Amino acid sequence: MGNFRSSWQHLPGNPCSSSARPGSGKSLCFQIPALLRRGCTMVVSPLKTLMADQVSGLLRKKIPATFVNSGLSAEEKEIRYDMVGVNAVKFLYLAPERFFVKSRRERKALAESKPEFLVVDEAHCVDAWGRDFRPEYGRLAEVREKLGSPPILAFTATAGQAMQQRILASLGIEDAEVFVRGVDRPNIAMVRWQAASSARHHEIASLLRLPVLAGRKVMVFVPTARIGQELQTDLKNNGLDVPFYHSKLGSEWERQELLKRFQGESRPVVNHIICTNAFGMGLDVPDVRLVIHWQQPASVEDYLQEFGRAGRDGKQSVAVTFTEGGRGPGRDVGLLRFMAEKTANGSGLDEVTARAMLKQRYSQIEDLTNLLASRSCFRRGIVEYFEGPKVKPRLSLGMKILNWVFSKEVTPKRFRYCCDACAAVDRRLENLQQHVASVFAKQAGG
DNA sequence: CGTACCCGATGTGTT
Repeated sequence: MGNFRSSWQHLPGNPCSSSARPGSGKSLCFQIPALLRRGCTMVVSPLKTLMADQVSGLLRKKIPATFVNSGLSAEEKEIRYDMVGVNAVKFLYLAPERFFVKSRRERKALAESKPEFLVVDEAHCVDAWGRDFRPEYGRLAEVREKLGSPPILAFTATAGQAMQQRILASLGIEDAEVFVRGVDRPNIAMVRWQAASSARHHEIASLLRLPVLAGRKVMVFVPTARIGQELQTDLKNNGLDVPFYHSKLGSEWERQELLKRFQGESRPVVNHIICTNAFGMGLDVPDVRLVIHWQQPASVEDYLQEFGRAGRDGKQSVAVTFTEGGRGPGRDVGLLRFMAEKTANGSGLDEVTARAMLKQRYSQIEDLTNLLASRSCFRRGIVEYFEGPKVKPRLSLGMKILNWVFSKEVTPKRFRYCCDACAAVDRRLENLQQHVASVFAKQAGG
């Protein structure tokens, strides 16, 4: 930390990496150094929609930026590469697959561009997708070398300690500086609730009917399209019309439209939504008051990202996650393992690698299962997963400066409710709906 | 049983 500056200014071959929570200004961390250089900075981005958003954000600030992806004609791509070639663009956004397209012309344009920095945005994708699902995400070390080994800057809001190390290894930068800032979201009340899957439909319907949530935004994460559809049908039979967002819903345009309706940018506005993990990266809706998980997702990282959609405005919010009670892996975990197996088997990896991959996925699933089953403070468990055990660190000068800089932001107030363990919920006295309502009521009462 | 990108052709050689 002490040589934050030197890691990217004086030793350009020595990269650094960072982790941050919403609104902590991680894009400034690469935009500022990039703007101080003459050349172009390449940004690896996982989604076309994300590229478009980021580029239009930069253009609004009068910063020349562009992207190249499959949505463009060959002519348009060429124009954009030419602009990069004459240093008319400061930021070029690309998917990792772009570096491996078959067109020699394009690969040549990329290889000759010699960027000042290679930025990896949403760097958890390197590990989460880089081996079995989108293998090019695991080949960025190669890409960096082809680009003339520029310094790498990698950013994510969600990578636990083990994942941080795997990202660095994949990028070939084990010696990089790692900056980790807080992941705690004190305004989100964390509630685990044991319920058989047959009971979850009703629990969710009752939550959506809570008067305190009327006209407020709620997201319900489900693991599969099938479970989402069943839930949607069931809610409909209960008089609740809740749209369901997943990757196979309608056309690209229809999905975007539903997203805009949830963001309040399109009418009629949608307040409650069912979704798979497709709903999301880069989604920034400030006023989601409740995030419900039908069941645990496949990792603590996924979980942080998903429940973290709640309360980005800093106001009191709640995350409810349904768990299965029994000892040993139940149906929820069985489903996640099955999907992990499917991906590993279909990945084309050799058997030994695929097996190792699968083992690691199992343990990621288990890490979250254990956190959800623990009787001690749930919030602390999550925070420690990302930041390590809580010991007061001796702050280096660099960290002191960073803290000073970021202390000017509005830090969300710590509300009264921490988690179900700290609140010592007594299920004989309270049901889930009363419990959730009480979180908002306490907050209103001060 | 989930998640996304890509949708790629264009010589440079021999006895």
